[in-house]
Parts: sequence; structure tokens; C-alpha cells
Amino acid sequence: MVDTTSKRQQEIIESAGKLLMEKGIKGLTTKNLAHEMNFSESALYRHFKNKEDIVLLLISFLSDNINSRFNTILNSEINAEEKYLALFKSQFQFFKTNPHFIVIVLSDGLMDNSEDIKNSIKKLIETNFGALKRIMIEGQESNLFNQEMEADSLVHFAMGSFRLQMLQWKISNFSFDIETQGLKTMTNLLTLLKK
Amino acid sequence: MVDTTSKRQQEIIESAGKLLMEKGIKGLTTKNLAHEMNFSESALYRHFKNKEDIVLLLISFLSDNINSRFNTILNSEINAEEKYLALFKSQFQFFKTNPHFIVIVLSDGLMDNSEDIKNSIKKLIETNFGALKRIMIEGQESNLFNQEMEADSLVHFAMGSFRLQMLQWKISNFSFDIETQGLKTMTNLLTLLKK
DNA sequence: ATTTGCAGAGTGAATACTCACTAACTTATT
DNA sequence: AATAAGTTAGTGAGTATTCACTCTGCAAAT
Repeated sequence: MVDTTSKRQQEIIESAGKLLMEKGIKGLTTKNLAHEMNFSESALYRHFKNKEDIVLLLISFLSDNINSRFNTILNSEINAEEKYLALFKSQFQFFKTNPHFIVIVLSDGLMDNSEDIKNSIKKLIETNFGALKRIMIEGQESNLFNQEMEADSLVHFAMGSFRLQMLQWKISNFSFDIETQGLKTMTNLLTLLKK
Repeated sequence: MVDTTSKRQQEIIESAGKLLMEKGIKGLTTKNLAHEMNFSESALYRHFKNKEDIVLLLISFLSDNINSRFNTILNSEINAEEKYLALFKSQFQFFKTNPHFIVIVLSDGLMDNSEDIKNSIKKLIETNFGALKRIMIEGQESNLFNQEMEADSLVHFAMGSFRLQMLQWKISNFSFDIETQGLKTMTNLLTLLKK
């Protein structure tokens, strides 16, 4: 049996995301989720085996989305500097439209729930790291980026800055324009990354 | 009544920290905490009004510790570059000895609990930001650090890199030496920060 | 004599999840 | 075309468990 995702499942994970954003991890309860869907708690279990599976599907959606956007950028015919900017612009635009996914990327607490969820998030972070690393290596090889240190370090600075930017946006209750502010930050970092 | 901290209270917040590190936020329950202390749950309430107060005291301990270490460094007679390194070395050494405090700094989930806890953590982050900013400005004024962008940006890169380093350490279950690895990362960043 | 530090047995609220059952719709058989 | 069988998506009332927290009582220290 092919494990496809139904329309109803999509609606549920959208509601789950909304709850995560509005009320945090503690707000993502079966009761709240059912209420958000305008049906009973038990109806939830017609569509998912358990709550863990709901979160896992949410993560896999985010993961697929990021991977497809990153691959497009990585395979395009632009230089490393442009790829770097395109990648973060794409990220900021996506999270601007889908802010609820932030919790997944940032939240430590989600990881405490189950080993499977923890591994999914770890894998997502590693994939992101890998994509960025390809760009950094390309930049170093084409003499655009700093070559004094390993590409891993450059990736680390970029990812760290990106994550902190997202955290500040969330803490501020999404009060500033993440696309403008985020790109400004990442552009500033770029001038440091360039040799 | 003066709100002094008893020896027993100290023991309790130490146990609370241990639980946070070993089992995450979800592991910090009154039951677990009482068990860790080898007494009953109700005994907890002889020493604290409620659970929130335990977490708040934990945060204030971390806050005091960081502030005192940072002030010593900020007031010492060394240049900005040395202050930068001293600050992060001090941080890595502290968290190496007291890894349970990581959860407080990193965890988003803790902030969902109560408004007071959220504000304490926000304040802690802001204080750290401020201390780092003083160093960055000093470095810019003495022509050591990059002057093309605001000090805030430099602080952002440093804090972001630091936090990501701590997150990776935690995700790896504290499997590498954070002092060595952390200092290596922050030193690499320093070469980029220097103009 | 009062306070301190604890135990033990409880509380209500919340949690994820299960159960038996039903109404509506689709498909297959006659 | 009419009936029978099966599927899907829902309800409402429950489950056991966990949560932070309280009440009463008791022994030891002050």
C-alpha cells in the first residue's frame, strides 16, 4: 500500500503548524488541533496513527520544500555569491509566507518528544548544512570566498547567523520584515566571507 | 522578609539543571525533581512557592554568573580582540562544567511556559548582546575590527555562531570537547571580523 | 512553643488515545 | 433499477496516566 498524503491530512498539518506558531509546542495538543479542525479529537485518529506521525509529516513537508528549492538554486548557472544570496532570499521568503515552520527549525523542545522526530530534524539540519557547504566550496574554488579556513566554518557562520535572525524574528512576534532584515544581515556576512 | 537563597534551594536547582540536561524540558517534573532529591514531591513546596520559581532561580543563577564573568573581562586592560577571545573561552569553560544550563540558553520551549520565564531569558540574551557589542565597538574604534557595517551585525554573527556551536554540542550528546572546538570556531570567525 | 523539613495520600485538570456506534457515500450483485 | 455490502469520516463518552499542587500530620531542631 502506497503511503500517500490525503487532502485531509494536509489540512491537519496546516492546522498543526498554525497552532505551533500561535501557541508554541505546548499548544499543539490533540484537543486544540481537533478544535482547530472543527471536529472531535477522535476524528484525528482516522487520519493519523498518533500525534507523532502528524509532527513527522509536518517535518517531511518542510524538508521536501527546502530540498527542492535548494536544488534549483544549486543547479542554476550563477556564481557562488549569487547562489548564497538566492538561497537565503528563498529561505526568508518561504518563512515569511509560512512562519509556523520556524518552530520546527528552531525548537529544541520538539526534539525531546520522540527519537524519530529528533532524527528527522537532525537530518533536515544536516541537509541544509550540506547544501550550503557546496556553495561555500564552490566559492572558495572560484576564489570568491575566504580560503584561510575550511568551508565548514563558513557554513557554520552563515547557518548560525540565519538561525539567530529567525529566532529574533520569532521572539519579536514577527514584528519586522524578515525578508528585508534577513537579507541585509546575510549580505553583511557575505562581505566578511569574501576574501 | 529578605529573599535569600538557602542551601537546600541551591541543591534543588542543581538537581533541576541535571534533569534539564538529561531528560530535557519534559523531564523537569516535580516528580522527577523530588526523586532526584530523594524526598517527596510535597517537600519541594517547603522550599519553593511553585515550579516557575525554581526555573526563575535557575535562570537568575546563570544570569548572575554570566554577568560577573563578562564584567571582569570587559573591565580588564586588554584589547578588543583579546576580550572577544576571553569572553568566549570563559563561556565554553563554564558550559563545559555546567552543561545543564545550555537548555536555558537554547531552548525555545522553556519560554512557552510563563511570561516571567520568557522575560528572564530575553533579558539574559539582551545582556549578552550588550556586552558583546561593547567589545565590537571598542574593536572598531581601535581599528581592529571591520568598520564597514554596524557593530550590531558583528555581534549577530558572533552570537549566532556561538549558539549554533552550543546546539551542535548538545545534539551530539556532548560528545566533543566544546572548549577546543568552540574556541576554534570563534577564532576562525575572528579572522573574518578583523578588517 | 514554634518553626522547619519532610511523608503520604490526596486533588482537579490535562494529556494522548480507544471504544462502540452512526450517517453518508460508493461499489458490486441481482 | 433496486438492494446489499463495504468504506470513509465522523461523534461522544470513556480510558489510564501524568501534571503541578494541597492537606494533614509528625518528628526534630531552634
